[in-house]
Amino acid sequence: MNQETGHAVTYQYDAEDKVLAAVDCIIFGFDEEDLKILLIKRGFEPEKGKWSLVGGFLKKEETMEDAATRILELYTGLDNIYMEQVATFSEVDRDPVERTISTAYYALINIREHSKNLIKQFSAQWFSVSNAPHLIFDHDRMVQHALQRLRNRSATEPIGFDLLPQKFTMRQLQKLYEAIWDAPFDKRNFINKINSLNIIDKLDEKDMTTSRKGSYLYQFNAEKYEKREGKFLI
Amino acid sequence: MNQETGHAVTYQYDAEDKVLAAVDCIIFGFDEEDLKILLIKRGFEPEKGKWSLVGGFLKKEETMEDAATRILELYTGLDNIYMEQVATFSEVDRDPVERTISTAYYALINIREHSKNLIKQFSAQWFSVSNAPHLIFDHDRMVQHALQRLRNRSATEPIGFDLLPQKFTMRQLQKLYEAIWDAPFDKRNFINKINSLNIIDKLDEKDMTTSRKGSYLYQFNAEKYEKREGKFLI
DNA sequence: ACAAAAGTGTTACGGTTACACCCATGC
DNA sequence: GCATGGGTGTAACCGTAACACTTTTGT
Repeated sequence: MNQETGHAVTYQYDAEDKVLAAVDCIIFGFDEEDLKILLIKRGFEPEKGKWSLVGGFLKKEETMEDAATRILELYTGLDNIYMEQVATFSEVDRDPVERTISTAYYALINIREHSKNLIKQFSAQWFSVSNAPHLIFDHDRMVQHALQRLRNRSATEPIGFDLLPQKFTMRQLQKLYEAIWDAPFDKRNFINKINSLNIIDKLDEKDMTTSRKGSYLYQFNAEKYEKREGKFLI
Repeated sequence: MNQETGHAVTYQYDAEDKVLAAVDCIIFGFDEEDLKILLIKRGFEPEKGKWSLVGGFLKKEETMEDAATRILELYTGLDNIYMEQVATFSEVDRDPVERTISTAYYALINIREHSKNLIKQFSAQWFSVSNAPHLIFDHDRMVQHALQRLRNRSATEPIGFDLLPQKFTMRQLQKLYEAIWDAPFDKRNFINKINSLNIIDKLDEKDMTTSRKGSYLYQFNAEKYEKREGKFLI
C-alpha cells in the first residue's frame, strides 16, 4: 500500500481506519458419493443457531494462511492440508456487530481422517454441497466462489487426490470429479485420460468392499507428476 | 466470520486485534505494442523514491471495490472501469510501519484516456510489464499474480476490449493478446477464431494510420456476446 | 446361474495448427 | 514500381466424445 496525501513527506498511518480481519474456511470432503462441506451451528449472537462456515479473527502476529491453518486444525484436528485463498469479502454491513472484512479459504481434506470429537464438540456437521442449508452473512457466496475455484483448480492441478484416501480406485476418482463438476463422465474415456497423464500408479491390491470382482487400487505419484511433460488437464 | 470460544453465549469482538486494510491496484494499459502497468514514485518514507503500485487504505464506510474504484479515479481520472479482485496479501511484516493487509485489484483501462495531469502530479509512469522496475513491499508478487489472473480471465471472458479503443483493428486485437500471453499467434488462425466467436462487428471504416492499405475497424458487440451459444475461448 | 460392479478399444468428429500468396496504397 | 502492412482458405493432425460387451466372484 502507498498513498501520497497532501504531499506530506511522511505519511501518517495513524489517521486511518482499522478493521477486524477474519478468515472463513470452506472445508471440502468427499464421501464416495457427494462433495460435502463442514458447517457449524453458530453458538452466539447474532444469528445464533444458524449454520455457518468455520472461521476466526486474524491475529496480529499471523498471516491469513496461518489463521486459516489454525482454524482448520481447531475444527478438524488436521494439519498439513491443501488450502487456497478464494477472495476477500468486504461489504460494509456483512457482519452486523462490527466492520469486519473476511478472507475465504477453501481446504480439501480426507473426510475419514478428521476428528469426530471436535465435530461433536462444535456441533459441526457435514452437508452435501448441493443440499446445504442457508448460511449466515455472505457465507453462501463464499461457498459458491470456493466451489468455482475448486472446479477451475482441479482441472489443471492434481488436487483432487487430497479429498481421497491415499489408495483409491478409479471409480472413486471418477465419482469425485463427477461430484466436483456435477456432471457424469464416460467411464472408459475417464480412465484413458487419467492413464495418459501418467501420474498415478496401479497397485497389486484390490478394494473388495464395493464389488465381488474387486477393483484395483491406485496411488498418486508426486514424482511422476513433477517430471511429466505436457499439461495436467482433466 | 464466526467462532465459538469457551462456549460463551455472546462473543466479544472487542478482544480481537484490528489491522489496517489497504487496496493496491495493478492498472493495465496497452500501447499497440506492449502490456503496461502504471506505477508511482513513492513520495514518503519508508521506501521513499522507490516505485510502487497505486494504493490507499480502506475506509470504514466503503467496500474494497469502492476503495479500488476511488483509488483508480484518483490516479487516472477514470471511472466505470473493468476491475477484478486478485488476492489479499497478509505477511506480517509486509509493511514495516504497521501491520497492514492489502487486497490487490487489477484494472483494465484504455491507455489513451487517462488524465495526463494526474500522471504528472503523482510522478506516475507507465512501464512495460516485461521491463518494470522492482517494486516496494510485495508489489512484484501482486503484479505477477494479477498478470496470471488477467491471462486466465481474458481467455474465457471478453475483457481484452477494455484495453483497446472502442474501434480497433484485428491487428491491434491480436497484438494485445500476444502481449498478454507473451507469445505469438498465427494471423489467419487468430482472425478465424475471433470471427467464429461472432461477437465483434466489422465496420465500414478503416484505420489508415499504420499502413498504406489501411485496415478495417471492428467493434465489440455486447449484445451478440450475451446471446451467443458456445464458449468464449481464445 | 445370476446379479452387480469392474475392466477394456476403436471409430467418428470437431477444433486446432500449419502454411503462402495476393491486395491496396503512398511514396 | 516497389515497399509495407492487410487480408484471405485449405489440408493434416490430434485430442475428445461416443459407444457395448466380457470378466470376476459371492450368493
